[in-house]
Amino acid sequence: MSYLDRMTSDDAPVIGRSGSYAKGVARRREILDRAIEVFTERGADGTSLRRIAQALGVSHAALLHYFDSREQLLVAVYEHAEARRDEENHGHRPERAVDVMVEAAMLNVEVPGLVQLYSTLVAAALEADSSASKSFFTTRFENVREQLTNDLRRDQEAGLVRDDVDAKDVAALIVAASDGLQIQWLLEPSIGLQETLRAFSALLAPPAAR
Amino acid sequence: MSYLDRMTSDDAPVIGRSGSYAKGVARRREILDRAIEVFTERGADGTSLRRIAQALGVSHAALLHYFDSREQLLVAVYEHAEARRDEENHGHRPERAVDVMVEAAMLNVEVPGLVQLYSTLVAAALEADSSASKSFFTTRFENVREQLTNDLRRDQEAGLVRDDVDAKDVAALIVAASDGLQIQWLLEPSIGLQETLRAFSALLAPPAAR
DNA sequence: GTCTATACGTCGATAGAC
DNA sequence: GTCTATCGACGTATAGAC
Repeated sequence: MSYLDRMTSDDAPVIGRSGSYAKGVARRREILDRAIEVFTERGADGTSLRRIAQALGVSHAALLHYFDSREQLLVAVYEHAEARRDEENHGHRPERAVDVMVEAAMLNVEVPGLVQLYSTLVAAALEADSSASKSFFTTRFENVREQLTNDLRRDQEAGLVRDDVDAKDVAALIVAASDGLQIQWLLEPSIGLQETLRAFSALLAPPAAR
Repeated sequence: MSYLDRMTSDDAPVIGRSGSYAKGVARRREILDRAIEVFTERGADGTSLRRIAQALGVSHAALLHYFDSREQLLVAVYEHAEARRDEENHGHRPERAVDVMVEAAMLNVEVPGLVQLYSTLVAAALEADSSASKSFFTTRFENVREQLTNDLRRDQEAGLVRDDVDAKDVAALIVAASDGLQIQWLLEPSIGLQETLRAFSALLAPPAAR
């Protein structure tokens, strides 16, 4: 079950009733596809409900039938774009967990507007106590850190990563460094995203490998 | 000359004319002081020109005599809050450059709303080609990285930091890790900001110290 | 220089008709 | 499911009082 199948409680179509469920899912996907295009072209500020609706040929109120709010729509757009990024790159996985993040960052930065959307949503997540973005990023960070921690522990046991640092701390650092560097790179591409991330990777090499 | 003395070209008071310059600066400071309070209480979304103006007892249009736009005002608020943070902490400087950033992050996170304001402005900086935030963060990142690079080179020569990594890369990584971790910590304080940043610090220790 | 008053266009969100 | 109509609030701009 993908995120596309998630509907809000009050407008979720009944499954099995003349295909209305699949239709709702398809409509959601159409909206998200157009929305990411609008976002890429005009940025976060230019991506109002009215503009997305215009691109679809409907009124802006129609969009709120599929998403509770603009913010929730933007979160869905991010998930959608991220999933597409991964589909297009069903390639090889690097040996070490660190390098998985390095490659993900490189891919991220190639999708126009994706980092910008990410930053916009992170800022929104730090807003009021309850927002659509807040729960999304809280669980997202949690999941990514946990996955990464496990992979790092495995790498440490295999002697691929130095074991004198806590895997949990390193996991949080990798996520932070990756996120932060993508922003710095967008503002100043001359810093060299790949080289810098590889430097981080080098810091994690076990003493024997040096 | 501090950032408070910077005025936009068309409304800059003439220096030496019956103290109007100092008055303008004082008024700016009043506005910024109230604005940071509003921001702390209500967040970025709740910090409209009208609300700041209300807190000052003036109309919202009055604020635009001191700042060209809301975004420029918010940038000034961030600079102001950051300067205050540094004033209150004219304390000791750690031996290594890395640990300067560790302490700065700890202080940042203690000022309510500061990280949120930072995130908001970063998101704005990634927006259109020309925004008040964009030039601010571009030069800010540049300056911080340059200062940090020099300090790191010094530490490397002194044998305090391992010298098998490029100081330039490490500088960008430190900024990225610090920024990224502050966000993760705000969403999940249990990750332990200080411990995690110290883990990064440990990765930079020279082989001899291990 | 400082500020008020006012207006313009846009926004997210909601209510109710079809 | 989608529409229109409408609401309150927003950033910005301008004209003019003092």
